[in-house]
Amino acid sequence: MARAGLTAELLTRAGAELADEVGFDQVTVSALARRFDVAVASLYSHVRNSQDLRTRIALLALDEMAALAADALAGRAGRDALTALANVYRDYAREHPGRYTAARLRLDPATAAASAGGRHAQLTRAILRGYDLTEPDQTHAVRLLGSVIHGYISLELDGGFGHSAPDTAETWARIMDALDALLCNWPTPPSAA
Amino acid sequence: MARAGLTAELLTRAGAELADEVGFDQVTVSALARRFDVAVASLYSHVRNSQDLRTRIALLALDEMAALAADALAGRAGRDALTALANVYRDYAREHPGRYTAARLRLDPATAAASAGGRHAQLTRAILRGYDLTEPDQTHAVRLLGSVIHGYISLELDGGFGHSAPDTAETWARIMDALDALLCNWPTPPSAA
DNA sequence: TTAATTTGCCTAAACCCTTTCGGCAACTGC
DNA sequence: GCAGTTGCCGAAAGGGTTTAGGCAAATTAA
Repeated sequence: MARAGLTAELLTRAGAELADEVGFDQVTVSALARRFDVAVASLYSHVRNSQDLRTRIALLALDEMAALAADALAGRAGRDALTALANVYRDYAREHPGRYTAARLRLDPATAAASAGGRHAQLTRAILRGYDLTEPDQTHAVRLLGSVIHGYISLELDGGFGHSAPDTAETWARIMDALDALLCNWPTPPSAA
Repeated sequence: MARAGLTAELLTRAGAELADEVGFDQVTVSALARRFDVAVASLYSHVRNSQDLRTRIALLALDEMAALAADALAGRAGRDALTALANVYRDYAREHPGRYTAARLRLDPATAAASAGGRHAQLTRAILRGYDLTEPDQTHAVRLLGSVIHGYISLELDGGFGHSAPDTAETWARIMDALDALLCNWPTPPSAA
């Protein structure tokens, strides 16, 4: 019988597509085997196990997002850069909800260190160069930006905002305004209430 | 043979504990049956199915958090109320990671409407009374607060910040400062860049 | 070109989780 | 004590995971 020509990369890409179509948690070795019209056991020559498959998809998504983000940031600074980066994540989450969810998978330390995760932090830091923040605050700001952006996207992605007015596009724009204003005028440490 | 005295409520509470111990996605009808030393099929008289069980746990968590939040907000206003509310969520997530994850489960519209979800939005709105925000902006601010708080907690919960310096407690405090400052000086709609 | 080796895919089987069905035992009210 | 209801159980079917062992196709060598 003819061979199917499977490889880990091929399976990972197909897994990513499957994730976008049916949700990341529905990505299963069995479903993937069906998609290639191949026996389930065949996949285990290319992928260690189900977890390994999911991890590969996560790494793919992190990589893709990092590339898009780097691209979007080229030649931009300040508020412009901030919205560009945030939009990259938001657009990616909308076009590839399964991949986006995958990217949020918890990775073991070694894998995480080898992932594109660091690049994301680096890119966020790059944005802050356009604002006037020194070191301890810069890290706080990086974390804040990560929290807002990913928090917002998660809520929007699983319908947390409902279909209520005003629409989410408007809120998103206002949040960008708010973050920009905040970074321009970052409150100093001992903030009296 | 003696009966085990199962009820939907009992199973839900035990399921919540199980979630905190082994993770929400490891909460399974089988695991719960084992915990009660009972046959798996027995649970199906009290709970429609696995999804139903998970939903009940989510509703329990939402309820518990709403009660804690209402309590924490009593007699507080402004920055004080803001940090109190945020801390309720954060502390709850740390003490009950499984329940917290459950609370983020996507509910179908009817169930969501009957859940404590609305109370959470109401409580967040209550905080904004201490600041000077009128209606469209108030909703934007509610969404921003939800995004930051839940975004931050999610990242912290699954180790997104690593163990790097400065520590996360410090970042959390600074984020509270930042949000307070932001709400005190919310940028008006057409923000010139 | 054929022989030896490697590689890829398959069948089979064990294990776990889900869900339904039918039965029997234990409570409930009378 | 008896009927009726309720609660728990065994069995079975269906799907996902993973391993082991085997045969065939590709690859390399002779």
